[in-house]
Amino acid sequence: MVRIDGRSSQPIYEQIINQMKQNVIAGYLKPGDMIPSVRRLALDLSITPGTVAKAYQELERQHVIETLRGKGTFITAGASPLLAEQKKEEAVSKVRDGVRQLKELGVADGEIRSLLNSLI
Amino acid sequence: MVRIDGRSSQPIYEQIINQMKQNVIAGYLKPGDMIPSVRRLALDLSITPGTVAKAYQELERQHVIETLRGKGTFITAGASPLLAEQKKEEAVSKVRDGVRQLKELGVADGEIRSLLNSLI
Amino acid sequence: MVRIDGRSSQPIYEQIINQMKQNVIAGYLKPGDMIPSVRRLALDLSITPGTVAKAYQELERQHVIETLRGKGTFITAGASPLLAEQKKEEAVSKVRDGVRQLKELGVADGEIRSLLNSLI
Amino acid sequence: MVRIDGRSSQPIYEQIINQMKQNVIAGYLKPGDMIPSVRRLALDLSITPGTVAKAYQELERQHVIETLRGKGTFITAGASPLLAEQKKEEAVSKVRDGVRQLKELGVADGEIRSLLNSLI
DNA sequence: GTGGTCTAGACCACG
DNA sequence: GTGGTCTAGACCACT
Repeated sequence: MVRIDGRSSQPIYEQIINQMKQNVIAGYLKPGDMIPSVRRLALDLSITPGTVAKAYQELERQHVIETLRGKGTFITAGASPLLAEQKKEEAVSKVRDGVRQLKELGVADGEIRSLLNSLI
Repeated sequence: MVRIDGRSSQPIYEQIINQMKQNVIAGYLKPGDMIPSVRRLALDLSITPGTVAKAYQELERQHVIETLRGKGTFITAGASPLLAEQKKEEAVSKVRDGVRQLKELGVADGEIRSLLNSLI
Repeated sequence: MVRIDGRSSQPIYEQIINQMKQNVIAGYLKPGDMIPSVRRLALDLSITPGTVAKAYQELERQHVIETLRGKGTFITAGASPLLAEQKKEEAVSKVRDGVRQLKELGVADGEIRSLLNSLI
Repeated sequence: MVRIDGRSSQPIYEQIINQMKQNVIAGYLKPGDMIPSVRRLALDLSITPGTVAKAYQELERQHVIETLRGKGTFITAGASPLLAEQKKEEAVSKVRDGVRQLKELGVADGEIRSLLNSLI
């Protein structure tokens, strides 16, 4: 469900955050589902519980998960549409940004147009 | 010619690298032009010379500038087309990446198409 | 009679304590009334008996309820006025505290006065 | 500037957060001021740097401080009015809450009124 | 020097 | 069992 790339420069806790979100968006995790406990995931990934805890706390701050004391940690009700919307915003900015850069570089509109058409 | 944002999470030396490249692509700096000495630029930006030196080393490694001992540091002959090509590649990947993400999120082709059309 | 919010950061046993007291103050529970057994309430709330027991122990320690072995658990004779007085003290401190903070923040007496008047 | 109460049940990092904010509100810390480094404050308070770091990260997330990489950590420009407004909101809710509780307890309006008047 | 990240433990309250 | 907090170190990139 979560896989860590130890060679990545991206902090482990960020990798966990992103992959958890991805799992929700992809539908592998649904609202109400329980996710592995801090200790369990730490064991699975061979990392320390503190790192997992940091990821979980950030996910909770972003209302993606919620913890029920003593019971475990769960995907929140609104997580799925929330994340999908965020990811879409991200992707749109990326495209917008790329096109803006191409224009700044003086690439002809015709070339940009054919690039875009080839991608749809 | 170069402006630093101390609040940005992007390292200062990277900001220098990118802005130098941008200056070349935009034509503000042409092959053969001399750029400020490490100490001069450090003074202008109120940062330590080490940070500027790190940026210059990386630019030299990428064959964007070259140092002639005792004379100064200069934009290399081939810098301009080289950088333009690199930046274009970057921008194209960005667009490609964004579109790929939108598709993965299940955004309808029609919506993607109208987004792209609105950007050209 | 008692409703638990599993999402609250307030421990469940504290929620039980407060709601029991509230029920007494509001008159829903009167001195001499029997309250549900530990097991019964635990079943109703879908929580473990230990949590209910912890709440009952604390309520007993505060002389709000008393257990008659073999008969059940009951609201004590003096519970009602005792709790009303405690809650009133709490509320008064809250107001006093808030006003003190507003003064410390330099809020004008006039503004404080109009705030208070709007609340009566 | 910051004093820790080891006997308090409030987490140390929260104590640091609150006292830093208080220092800003009180004017002991002004926008642009540098605050002690993570290691320095940890030494002063005889706690571990991790605990200080956690407090600083939360303060940064709340836009009270900002870090300039390699240089240190500073009070942000807008911190002072931001915090004053937050604290005022807090105090007002406290008063409102207390008054609401008094009414729920059936305290006579006249008594509430004289309490409030005694506080102004 | 600075903060950011991580490890490998520990103790606590809660359920 | 759960997560929250803390300790006492370490390494890293950046300045």
